Amino acid sequence: MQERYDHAAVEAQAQDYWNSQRAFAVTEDPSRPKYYCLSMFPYPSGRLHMGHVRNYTIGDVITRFMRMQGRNVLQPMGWDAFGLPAENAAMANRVPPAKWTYDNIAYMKGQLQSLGFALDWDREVATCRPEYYRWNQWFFLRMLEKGVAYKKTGVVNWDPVDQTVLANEQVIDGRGWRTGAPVEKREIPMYYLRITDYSQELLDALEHLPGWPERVRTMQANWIGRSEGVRLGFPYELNGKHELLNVFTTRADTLMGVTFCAVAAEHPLATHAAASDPGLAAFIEECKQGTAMEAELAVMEKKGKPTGLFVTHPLSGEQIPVWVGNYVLMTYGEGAVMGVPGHDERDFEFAKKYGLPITQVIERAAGEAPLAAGQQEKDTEPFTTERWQEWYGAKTGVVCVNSGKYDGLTYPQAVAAIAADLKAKGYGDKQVQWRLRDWGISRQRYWGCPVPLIHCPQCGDVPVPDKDLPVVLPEGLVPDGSGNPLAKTPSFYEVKCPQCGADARRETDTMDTFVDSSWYFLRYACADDSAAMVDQRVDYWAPVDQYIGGIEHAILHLLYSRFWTRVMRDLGLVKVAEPFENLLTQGMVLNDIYSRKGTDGRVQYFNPVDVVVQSDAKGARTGSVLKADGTPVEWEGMRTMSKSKNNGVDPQKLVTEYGADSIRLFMMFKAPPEDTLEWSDDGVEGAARFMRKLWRVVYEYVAEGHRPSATGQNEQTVGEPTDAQRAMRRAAHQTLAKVTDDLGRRRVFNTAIAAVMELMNTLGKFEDRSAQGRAIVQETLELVVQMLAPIVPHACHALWHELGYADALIDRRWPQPDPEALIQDSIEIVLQVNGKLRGRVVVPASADKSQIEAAALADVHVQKWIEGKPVRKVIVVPGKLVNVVV
RNA sequence: GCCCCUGUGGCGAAAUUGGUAGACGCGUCGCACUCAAAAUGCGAAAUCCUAACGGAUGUGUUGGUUCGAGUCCGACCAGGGGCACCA
Repeated sequence: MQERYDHAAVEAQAQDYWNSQRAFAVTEDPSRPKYYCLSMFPYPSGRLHMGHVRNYTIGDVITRFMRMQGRNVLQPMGWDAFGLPAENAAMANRVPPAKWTYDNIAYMKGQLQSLGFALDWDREVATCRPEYYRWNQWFFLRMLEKGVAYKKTGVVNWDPVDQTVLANEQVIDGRGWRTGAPVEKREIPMYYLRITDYSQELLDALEHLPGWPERVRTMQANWIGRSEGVRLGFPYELNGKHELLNVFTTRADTLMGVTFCAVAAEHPLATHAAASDPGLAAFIEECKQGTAMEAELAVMEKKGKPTGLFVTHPLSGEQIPVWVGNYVLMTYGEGAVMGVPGHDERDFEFAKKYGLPITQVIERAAGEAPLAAGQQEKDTEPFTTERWQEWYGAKTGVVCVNSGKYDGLTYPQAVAAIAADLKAKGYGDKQVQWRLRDWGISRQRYWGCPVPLIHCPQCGDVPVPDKDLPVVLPEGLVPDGSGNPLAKTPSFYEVKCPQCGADARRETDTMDTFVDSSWYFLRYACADDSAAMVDQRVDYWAPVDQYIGGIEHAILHLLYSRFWTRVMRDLGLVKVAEPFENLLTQGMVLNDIYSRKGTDGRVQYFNPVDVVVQSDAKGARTGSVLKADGTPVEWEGMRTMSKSKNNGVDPQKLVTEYGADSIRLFMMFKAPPEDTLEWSDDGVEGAARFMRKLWRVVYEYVAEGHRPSATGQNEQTVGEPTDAQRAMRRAAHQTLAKVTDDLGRRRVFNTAIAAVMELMNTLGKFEDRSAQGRAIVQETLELVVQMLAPIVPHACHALWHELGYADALIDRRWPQPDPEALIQDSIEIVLQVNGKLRGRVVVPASADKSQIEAAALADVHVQKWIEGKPVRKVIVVPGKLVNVVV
């Protein structure tokens, strides 16, 4: 055995072995239980970043652990290869997005291989390949036939100078990123998928996903946003015709408090009024400025203008003024809202600003506790649902007032009565409303999957016949930032109508890249099938048993995938509805940011590897200076790694310097998988130190000659073990039990590694060199190497051989703790007096409650603290502690 | 603005079901080995008071439930993720 741990040689040798054995290529084997472990596929941006390394290390640990559990494990990899960054790179470098993308894929694939991930590369997919995206197109046409896909207009960000649709990301402070021109909202025709048809099912099924984090399920449920309310119309007359201004409200009980209605700028009523009111027309134009981003709309100043039109209150008959409000969105609900400033925060603000009347129609019910002194002051604020709950704890604590016949009714009573009256008059009824909107998939961009439609002047929108699929995206174009290159490429868009043969124009929009990622996990099962989107192999592998990816995908990607899988189910393509059985959302990777403001006022960022941190006698950070010249730089805290902050870490450099195993160990040890991970070079150094120590301990043991395993059947030196020997074996098997639980059930890896480190420390103090003692060292080292195998597979592969085994560690079954070794005959009990720790006592493991209590009360420390005082109560938690209350 | 999450020594964290707060590691300090350095090994350390024994305090702030709260409940503060065309 080599004395020195040579990570480069060890890793090359292990990887060569796995490759030569094709160890991670899997086939469908109905006789064995399958396990599908999937990490979110990367966007091929150039090189792997640390977030990728973390993501794929977690997946690899689970993959290797489940393999040792005897499962037939599939861990595939692919490329989410369409998207905006390729177009940006193309513009910057004057190369087609395709070349850039394929080059990146080649480089990043090499990086993944150097990290030793147990991937089945035979199943690799890249979404920009026609073999893949033809099935996007094929399936889109099926959805069109079924009515799941349809056409309507949608709002986009429009750059008036470049005459281009902008992604939200390309809008900086309300202006186009390249032109600086103020962005406008514009309505254009687009294709949508009816995800809202699945709202109820997508919501209900969240209840049956115990393998998903609670917070992700909550976020999805809120996103789908089911609310029960009332849809009602305010009647009005226009050009002699009777119309209804429809609104939806969850607060029908406040209907008698309506003092105005507000409509979106694009609402027909607004358009009508603007025709005769230039001031209003100008305001409506102003509303069209700005972006379509919700976050920005939510924080902008609420503005409005009266239309001069009135509608009739459906119950009171009062005349209600109609306003145009910039906070009312045409795309939400009805594009109109009723204003109840007495009981809604936003309406209150609006009414205050424009001097509209504020009417209170909800009051504390008789018999409810009066408000506390501090709360009375808030009476000047609107009496919102949140306030009810804050003040009274429940909606039923308040009743209607100033509401005529509805006075005295509670919330549910009032809603029921008002809904019934509206229904009788034909003005409305109860209705379930969803926050979820249909999924617009049209993108006016080049580097994506072409939408397979042909626009014919005679026949309208004609689907591309299946036999003509795929509609191949030309790969040689270079975008210039103004509009979609496809729309400037006649060889692409000039086609004959498949129905009538006339000259027609091919659709030049491409699909949202979320389409690509909504079913790639199913394609891995049958990536080589050129005849069908999926085949029966999917039934073996689906659903994914463990999905791992960033928390930032908690809503959109995961919801779209759940929807898409259901549509495939409804078309008979798959048998499952839920694509991902278990979900692990990994936290982000952060690094220090160092900067300095130059004399010209520009901020310069320095990579943390070029900075030395200064500290005081306790190790607390006091400052930081540049390695190069010793000049001070400012520490700005920690953020996600990014080019702009110059705080990225290159995985390749680290693999060369420390080896893949040390990087993997550090990543898994530093933080639990769901938390953010703070990068530290010292931490990597520490991981490398542990690897060297592990190697050295095995080396020193092996150098003294082999001994058979104590767990082996042909044990020759069985005698009565010493206390130290029993303690060592117990530590080893306790650690095994904990690590098995951490890796399997809890999916936390940092504590598993800590437990193995602790075991190594214990082993270091076990100096028994007898035959029996050496057998226990052998057994412990075997367990350590097996427990670490999923995390640092290369080194463990080598050490397993050094411990005397000819077989490969990856084919080994996970060891079982020996129940005999776990037996303990005495335990330590913690003694408390009035909840404060005052002592400890060791009792036999067999001691019952009264014996423990007696031992506790007899303890000298306990005696000291209770002396003279009567013992009121003694709480005994068997195996743990005794609390004496005096 | 709305939805979700997080907050524990100098630092990353541990405490799994309400039961010993700080395991494990990084950094720091001390010692050993060395001509020296690196590497390695051993040891110390939450804070305050004390020579020591020991005691008090302590898990963002604040109030509560409990024999007992990092863990449960209320309010607040700070940081992060998402908000539908970044992926």
